[in-house]
Amino acid sequence: MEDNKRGAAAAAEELPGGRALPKTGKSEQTRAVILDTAMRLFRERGYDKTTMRAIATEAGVSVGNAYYYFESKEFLIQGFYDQMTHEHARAAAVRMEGVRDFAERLDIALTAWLDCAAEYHEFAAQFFRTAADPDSSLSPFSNESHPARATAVALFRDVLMDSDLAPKLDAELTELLPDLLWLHLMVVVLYWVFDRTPDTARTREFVRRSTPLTARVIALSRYRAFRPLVRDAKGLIQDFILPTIGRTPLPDRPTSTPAPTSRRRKPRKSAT
Amino acid sequence: MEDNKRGAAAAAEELPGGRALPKTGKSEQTRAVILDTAMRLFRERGYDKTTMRAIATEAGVSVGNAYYYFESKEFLIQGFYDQMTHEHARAAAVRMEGVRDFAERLDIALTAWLDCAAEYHEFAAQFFRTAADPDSSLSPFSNESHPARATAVALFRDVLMDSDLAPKLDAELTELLPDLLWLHLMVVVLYWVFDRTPDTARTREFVRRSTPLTARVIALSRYRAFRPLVRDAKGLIQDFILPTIGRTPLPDRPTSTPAPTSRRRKPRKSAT
DNA sequence: ACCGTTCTTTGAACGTGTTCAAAACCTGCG
DNA sequence: CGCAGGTTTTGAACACGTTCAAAGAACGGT
Repeated sequence: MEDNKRGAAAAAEELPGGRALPKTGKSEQTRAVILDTAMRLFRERGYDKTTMRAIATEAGVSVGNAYYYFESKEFLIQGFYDQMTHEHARAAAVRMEGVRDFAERLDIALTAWLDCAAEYHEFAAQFFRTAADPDSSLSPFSNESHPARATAVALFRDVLMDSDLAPKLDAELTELLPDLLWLHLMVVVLYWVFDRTPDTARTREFVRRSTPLTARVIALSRYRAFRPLVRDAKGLIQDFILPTIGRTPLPDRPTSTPAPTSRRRKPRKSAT
Repeated sequence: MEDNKRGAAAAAEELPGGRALPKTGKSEQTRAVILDTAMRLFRERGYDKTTMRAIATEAGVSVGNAYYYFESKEFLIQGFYDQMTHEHARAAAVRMEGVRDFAERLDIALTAWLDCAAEYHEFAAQFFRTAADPDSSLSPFSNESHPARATAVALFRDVLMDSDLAPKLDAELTELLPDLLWLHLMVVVLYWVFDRTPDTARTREFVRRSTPLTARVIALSRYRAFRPLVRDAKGLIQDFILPTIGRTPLPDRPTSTPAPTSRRRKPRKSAT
């Protein structure tokens, strides 16, 4: 990491959002103007067609000023993502009210995301592209302190906990599932990004069909016959998936299954 | 699609690789020199640090000439990907010889990929970033005519068909699995891209632990109790996953399960 | 009121990917 | 050879993201 792509240009250490919290409330307004202008232009013209010069001009500031508040053009996306995540959490909570069926709650939560993100479809493709870059601090996978993800995971915890399924599951699974459901959302997002049908109808249908299946798999996991399978799957997820996305679940349990299916040495050929 | 990002600049229609096949063998040599130089520089300095001017200079041509053969810098990646895919298929086939156990064959195939890609780890992150862009014709997901994917899927067909698991599965599943195993590879690639451990040891361990699980799930799918679950999962994959990556599996069967779990209308709120 | 310090703003300048009109080269034909 | 048609090559020019030294504003202490 000796030659960082962006080496903390300003004194920005607080948020990955671009800069530290300013003291005066004045500059926060400038920041907001720039962000709002950028979002509008992204919506209107798309990400690539919107130049930093255009954003600055439309916002009534200089281009350098935009870079004072946002480390790069990509960091403007972060602003969008944070904003949308909160909007999604609110919308989903409202729509789920009263619904107990787990599959239906999950469906509502995912569909709510599609609705929130709808008008940014074109532009969000660019966002996803950025998310796939491990060097970018915007990536929801690699950046552990991504605040938006915590919000999203909390939403899925609610999806589960207020459903009829929650009391039937053991504690461990309850601990794991919110993150897994968030991964489910990531899969849906991936599908959505590539979806070109009007109103992303295909993705909506995909959600409608996949959620009952997810619910069924989770419900099945309680049965005796799957214990070994479920146990191994849980281990895999705990040891390899969750740490990657910045979680250390079940801290009271010291790395179970030390040598999983040991001995099974393969002839590791030496290149060429 | 009225304002294409890159509108077929030259008379390039043949390959997505950048240009049509030239008549003389001479220019093909120039093309090869440019590609090889680019790959070398990518390896040495990484993608971002390698400028088109540097590639051109090192290759002994002008920068415009590089653009005559490759529509953009990203298209140079395509060359890398095609090359590596074939290398992987060859290496995996050799290593699998004689091995019958499915989990082990899968492990070998995936690990072979990690070995082939090892020296491009840094640079391939950039490739993955490109792959996540639905507008890019390099994306293995959206671009249906991606020749490299056919090669990769064929490899996984071999992984399955020459294993002890193949005769125990029904025809439908046999049809689906190669593509699904390719998706498994895509997941591993995603994991690998974000993996920063030396020699990507973590990804290797992830493969070692996940392949037996995959094998177990597939084996389980034969049992009576899962029939409905497996049937729905198959339907979902056939209708929503495979078409997206450019496949039309089981063409003899006319869209089974027309209305899956019908009626379950949710109060679809009208925006705001 | 004056100064020092920090926060904010500016816009010219730089490096990079990409484009394009023109030149150079080639090849077959009279 | 001379010339017409194509293919290949050139490098200056352009647009954009980003940087930076310097200027301006705000504010606290004396």
